[in-house]
Amino acid sequence: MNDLPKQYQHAEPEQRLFRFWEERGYFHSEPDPKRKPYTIVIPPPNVTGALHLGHALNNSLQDILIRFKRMQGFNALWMPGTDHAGIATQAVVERRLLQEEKKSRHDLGREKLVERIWQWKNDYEQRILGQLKRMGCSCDWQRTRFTLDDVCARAVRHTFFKLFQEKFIYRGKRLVNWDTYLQTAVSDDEVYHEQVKGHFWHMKYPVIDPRPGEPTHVTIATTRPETMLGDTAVAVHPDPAKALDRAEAELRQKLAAAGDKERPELESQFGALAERRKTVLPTLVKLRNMALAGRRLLLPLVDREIPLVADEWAKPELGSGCVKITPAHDPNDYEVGKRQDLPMVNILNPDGTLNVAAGAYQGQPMLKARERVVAEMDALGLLVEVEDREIDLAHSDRSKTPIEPYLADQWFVKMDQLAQSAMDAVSDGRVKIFPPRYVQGYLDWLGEKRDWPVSRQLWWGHQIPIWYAPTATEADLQKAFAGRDDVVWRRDEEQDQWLICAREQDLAEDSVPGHKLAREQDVLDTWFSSALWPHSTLGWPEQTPELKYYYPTSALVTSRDIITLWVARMVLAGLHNVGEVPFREVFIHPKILDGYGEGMSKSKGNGVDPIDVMEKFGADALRFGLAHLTTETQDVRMPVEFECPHCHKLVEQTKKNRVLPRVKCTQCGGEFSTQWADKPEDKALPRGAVVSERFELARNFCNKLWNAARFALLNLEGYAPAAVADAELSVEDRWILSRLTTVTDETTKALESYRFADAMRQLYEFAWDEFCSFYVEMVKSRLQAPQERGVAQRVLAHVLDAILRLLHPAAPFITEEIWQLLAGAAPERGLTAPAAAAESVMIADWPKAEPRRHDAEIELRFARFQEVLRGLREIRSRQNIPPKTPIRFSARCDAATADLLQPMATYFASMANAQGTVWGPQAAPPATHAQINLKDLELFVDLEGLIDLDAEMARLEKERGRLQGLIAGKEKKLSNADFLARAPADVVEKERAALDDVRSQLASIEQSLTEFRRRKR
RNA sequence: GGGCGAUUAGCUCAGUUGGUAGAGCGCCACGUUUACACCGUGGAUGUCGGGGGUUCGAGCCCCUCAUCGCCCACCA
Repeated sequence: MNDLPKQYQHAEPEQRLFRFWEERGYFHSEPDPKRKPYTIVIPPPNVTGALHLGHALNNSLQDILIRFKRMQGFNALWMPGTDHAGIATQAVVERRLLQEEKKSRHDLGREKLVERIWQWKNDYEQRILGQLKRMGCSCDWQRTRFTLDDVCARAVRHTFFKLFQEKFIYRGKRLVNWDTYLQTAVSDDEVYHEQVKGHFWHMKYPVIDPRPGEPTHVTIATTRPETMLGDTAVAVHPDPAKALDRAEAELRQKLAAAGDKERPELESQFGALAERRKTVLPTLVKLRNMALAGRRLLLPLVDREIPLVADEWAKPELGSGCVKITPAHDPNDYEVGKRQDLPMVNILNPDGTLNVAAGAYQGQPMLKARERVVAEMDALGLLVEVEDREIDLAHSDRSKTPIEPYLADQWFVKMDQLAQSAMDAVSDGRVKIFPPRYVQGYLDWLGEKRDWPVSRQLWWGHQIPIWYAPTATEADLQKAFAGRDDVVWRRDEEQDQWLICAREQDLAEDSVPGHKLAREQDVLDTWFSSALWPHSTLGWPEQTPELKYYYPTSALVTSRDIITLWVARMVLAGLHNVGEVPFREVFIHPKILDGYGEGMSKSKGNGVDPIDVMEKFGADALRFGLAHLTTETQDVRMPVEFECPHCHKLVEQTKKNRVLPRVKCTQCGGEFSTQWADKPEDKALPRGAVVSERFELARNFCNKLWNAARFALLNLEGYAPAAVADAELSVEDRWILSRLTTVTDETTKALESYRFADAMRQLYEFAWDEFCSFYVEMVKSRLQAPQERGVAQRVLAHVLDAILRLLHPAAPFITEEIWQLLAGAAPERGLTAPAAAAESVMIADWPKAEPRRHDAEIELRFARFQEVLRGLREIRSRQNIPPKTPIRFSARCDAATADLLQPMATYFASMANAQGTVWGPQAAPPATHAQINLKDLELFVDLEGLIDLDAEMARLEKERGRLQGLIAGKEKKLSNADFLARAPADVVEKERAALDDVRSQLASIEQSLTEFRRRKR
């Protein structure tokens, strides 16, 4: 056993043990009606890139739960897999295509591009799964799924078919967020807003044949002047006076609630409003009347007649009070257009250039057209004013280019019923969300019941299983698909065609004789397949044994930003397809932020590769460290640095260098590569790992555990298993067993309620502060004593065994390594009925708390012992007495305390080289001594010949000051009649006792000081 | 604009039902006592973001302000 290294070497065991687990088939789970299942489906990582620490946290927690439950006897299944992540992945591959080959996707064509993306997917899937395995994730790897594989595809087809058949799916024109770069619609969730510098152009449109007294022009303002080409109306409020009244009332309310700071600002708005009544209102009233009279305007540049309409969307308190209406290119205008039954003129091509509807501007990009519109309006004298303005411009999260609102044909899922079902499942507790504060957001979002746009103009994804039949008649379809229940069709009145949906088999172009079918080119939103993940991976729509056994799954572990996008949709899809919720509990974990407080993401490039952390600290340190940080409310800030491979100095990670493929060391000037290295010349450089000192705690802890195990192994020679009677147990045995029972109980409870940090802290403190610092120290002498050695060995092996089990979910590798070493020295363990230990800790039983081991008296004795021990060590330290020099001490305390402490005499000797002389009320301070006052106990160390009188006096003076302050405070409290009258009696009593104690401490110090002063003279 | 969370030692974070604050790292001193220097022993360090309030008593409860982060909505 002496050949075990002093420091735990993580690299080799991690590889070896993972293989061992895999060979033994521990990861695999099969349905077994005799056992209870515990199931987690992984949130499938996107194949866009490698995993970062956020994923590492997510998966560490899942593995902790899975391993914990597996040890508790559940038939545990962790279903792994990855997500095709439609837009994100296609965008990455397209971007590279453009960068490296200067080609667009159209140069390649659909088939070739999809082929490229599959290659990418294969690379990254492998990398991702490799990262998970390296972390020790105990997924059932044989069941690994991908959201585009055949099993998932089948589920998607069945779901779409079902929804189509039930009329939950419809096709419609909708204003979508158009990404002109990727040429696809993106969902609201994929849009972010960014402040950019822009302008606010005020322009006027002429009124056609104005009558006397009527305005000749209507002024409008816009940040996007080119959209005027698509204007189909100008709106004015139907009752501008009333609208102003309301605006004023609102302002008044605000003013009443406002603080002094905002008041001037609000008051000036007040003035502006009054001004408006005088200047703008009369015009607006006239315009309103004109609108009601059906008067029309001439849209300049395209010379189109457009109506003036009365609509409440126009706010008389803003701008000119009139607003141009571009229904095809603005969400609000779209609503107005529908209300007012206006034509919708789409002026945009999918690539962001203007189309034929823009007349002379056809073919120009938006921005070019903008310049020209402005110039020409100016030339016509219709440009009134240009203001500079900050504009909150919508951008596509995927391509980072500005979004154009765009009217397009899209597929939708009707959400009213489905959303309601998902709301009910959470409201009535069939799905529980932890922490519960996330429930409200879930309900609010679903409560809007907005229909879900599911089509994407992409090539990477599940192609929508719809075929268009523009020429066929219903009779043709009936004839062609007679007797088939896997094909349904519906009339698309708007486009005058049939929509045919096929459940599993694709339809051939000529499936309807005499007509040509055209397949819908769009693919489905990624979340459509993700929504099915919990049941599609288990084989739905087949009623597989897996689906019956593992569904609903037990827990879902994810981060808060996809509660709506993903969690909500899984709930509604699960309910709709399977008729049961997909999971019982959802745990929302914190986010890992970088040193700047920003969330880690692939797009930002600030992700830290867990491999770097594992290389340096080990997988166990990564996992334990992350779990240790997983508290309920707090996101985890993780400042990181590069470790220079040349000089090993730490190089600060800045916002700039964190995305570079190669970085220059600020110390030695040597260059190194980063996780972003891609080109061969960058990859050739030595790798500079990204590290964080935040994993040192866990790394050190693993090492501590390793060394405790080394100690045990060194001392287990001659170990013989045997039942240990209670009477044979020493005081430290009873203590550590009592503590073990409490810790077992609390760790179990913490894990069961997702309090990961609590569980880790419990175990850390127990293993380090109690087991290593006290139990191991105290057991040393017994291990040397032949009569006591046997029992000591058995208890030592037993407690170490329990620690390994408790820590295994968080730190699987090191616990397994030690477990197997321990099997060599003590293959049969246990105190009541020793039995052969399992061949792997991974399949060992989770420890059960043994309440009968709990011993309050022993724990109290230890608490007092530890206090006194600390006091003795403190005196030794402040008096500078070398550890080798023995000291003598006495303790003045009541008889009961003396009885508790006296049996610990040998431990004071072994752990502080101190010998107790007098215990109890009769103890008196020796002539020269150092003292420490503990609660109800005064500790005197005899320092004859040792004392540093000045040091001791200085300390006593300081202590006296502290006590005096304390006494003053307590006296004040106790002389407060209110306190005496209102505080509970026991609190008052405690306070009195405390005061007495502190007073006697002070008296004792005064006495010593007097004595010391006398001696000095 | 609405909501959620955060603000505690130099850094990163804990803090149970309200009873004058803790950990790890870092810092200082001492130490190589055969499990461990990725260690041991001891020490120093806080107007618990500001201001009000409730209470005998507030880090904890209430109000308010400030700052940071996230989510949702809106911005001709």
